[in-house]
Amino acid sequence: MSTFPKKKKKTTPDASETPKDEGGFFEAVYRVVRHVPRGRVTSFGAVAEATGVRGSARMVGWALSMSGSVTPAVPAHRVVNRFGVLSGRRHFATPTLMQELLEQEGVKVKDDTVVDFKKLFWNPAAG
DNA sequence: AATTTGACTTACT
DNA sequence: TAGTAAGCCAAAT
Repeated sequence: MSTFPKKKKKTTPDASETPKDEGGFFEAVYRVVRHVPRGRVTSFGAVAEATGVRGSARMVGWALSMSGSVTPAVPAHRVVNRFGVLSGRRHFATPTLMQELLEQEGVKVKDDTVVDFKKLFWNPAAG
């Protein structure tokens, strides 16, 4: 980081709303990600929107970070950023695992980026 | 207890 | 057209 605001101002911590987690925001994300068909990929924003939270794409990634601790084994390797880049590859057991998994499913990955991402993109809201 | 960072994205300048 | 700013909510420092 080179250019960024010195003061972060974390708004008001009045987020005590706790809108029915309905099993948890995590499960919601996991459920959507699990809906991603094999050989297909999606983006954080798409999942976030499908979950009901638009703009909280960061939370999706954060939830997926602990996807390795869930039982149904969420295919987090099918979730990439909106550029099709395997941004979360370093969070896997091995930095190459994500690419390996994608290639095993038939998804070509070049330079940590999904080839034909736009073509392989799967919209959870359309599922 | 406060500040920064983070598997991101949209919008404005 | 490109670059900068802000927004998201939670964890880690």
